[in-house]
Amino acid sequence: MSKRGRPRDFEHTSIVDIAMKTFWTKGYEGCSTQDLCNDTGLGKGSLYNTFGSKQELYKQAVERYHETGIKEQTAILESTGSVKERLRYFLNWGMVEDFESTSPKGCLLINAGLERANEDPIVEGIVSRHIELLKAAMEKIMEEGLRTGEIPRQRSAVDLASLFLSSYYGFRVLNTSTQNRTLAEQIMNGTMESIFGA
Amino acid sequence: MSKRGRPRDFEHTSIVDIAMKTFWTKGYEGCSTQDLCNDTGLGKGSLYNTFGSKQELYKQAVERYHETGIKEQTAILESTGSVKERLRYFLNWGMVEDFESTSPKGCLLINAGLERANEDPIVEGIVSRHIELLKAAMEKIMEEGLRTGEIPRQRSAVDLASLFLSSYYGFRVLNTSTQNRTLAEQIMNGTMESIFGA
DNA sequence: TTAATATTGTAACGTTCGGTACAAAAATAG
DNA sequence: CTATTTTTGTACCGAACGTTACAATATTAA
Repeated sequence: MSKRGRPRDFEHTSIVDIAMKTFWTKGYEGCSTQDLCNDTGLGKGSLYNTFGSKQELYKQAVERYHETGIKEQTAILESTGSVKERLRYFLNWGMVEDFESTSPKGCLLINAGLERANEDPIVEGIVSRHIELLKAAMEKIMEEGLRTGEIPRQRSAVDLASLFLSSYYGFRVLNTSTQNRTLAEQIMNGTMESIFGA
Repeated sequence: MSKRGRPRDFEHTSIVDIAMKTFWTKGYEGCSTQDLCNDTGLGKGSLYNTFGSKQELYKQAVERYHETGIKEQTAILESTGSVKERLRYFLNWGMVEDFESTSPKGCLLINAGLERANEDPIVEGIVSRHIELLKAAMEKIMEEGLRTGEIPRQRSAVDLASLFLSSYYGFRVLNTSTQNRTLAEQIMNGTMESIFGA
């Protein structure tokens, strides 16, 4: 027994997906509600009836980006293969996002963290949660590497994960800002070397 | 013999300095020309007579940020003290900018790189130039550390500098986005340890 | 002093902003 | 069927957007 009244003729998640890419490309302040209507195909009536405000739609877009992103990232870190292979693949995945993505270039979560975390505590919460989860997954794989001896010289998994986390985010920022592939390769090499030794 | 006509009653660089902070706080899209007039004390006539457009003022603001920033940064990297002390001080300087700055929090150059580098080739150029100069200064100090033996195990200065560069920018982004001091300390430790050994 | 010139503050320009009002449309419940 | 409910597209709201126009102002050159 479904609800009374005219049914919606769109999928909530599909709209959030599209809006996510619009915000990702143009930023929060840089895109208008009209842009969102154009890209999603919704009229303002539907858009405001469903989401209430631009800010609320943005939060849902960032939340969705976080959810799909953390799944992809942990899947890579927990996949088969050596620790070294998985970490290199992780960086490579980020590099594809920055240089070859059919989605917008760069990382929406970074943009949201810098543009909106200070203005919107909920956005801040999503970003912080994502980083905590990602860091935890990194600590796990570092522990594995230390246990098996793949990572030489005892250092704490927390320190290793913190380094890899920061280097990863710097990598993404530098890639997006400069589109410099040579630098990207050097960062990948420098990061891998710092963990696995010369 | 000065020019004919009514003289300006403001200093060009002072205005750029103020505008820099306004853009830094609110972002390019997030601040209006009225915001810039309010903060600088200039009327729209003067502002447009002097700079021509919001975009042009933004470029000058980013350029000025770059100039003052690269001086500060290279001064730290080239100061007296051990390589380790200088690198730790460099990270600490960034941390102060992110947590305790009386200026706006975070780094305008990162914001500019992410928000405007894709839209404005001149901004892209400033950001890329800054990063190249900073990386060169980092390579120099890494060479010194390798030469004196302060940095153990031979790795290339380029790889070391690339790692430090990316970790530094990730550090800044994570600090600004999450305001998490514990994480910041862990990143500092992880980064220093990865260069100087356990 | 007067002519020329540059800067100033203010008042607008047309456009776009985020958001709302509301009637037409499309479904279910009875 | 009719009544009710929900979504839809469109027209519109006042405010703010980046930018321009321009007369008043303040200076120097002659």
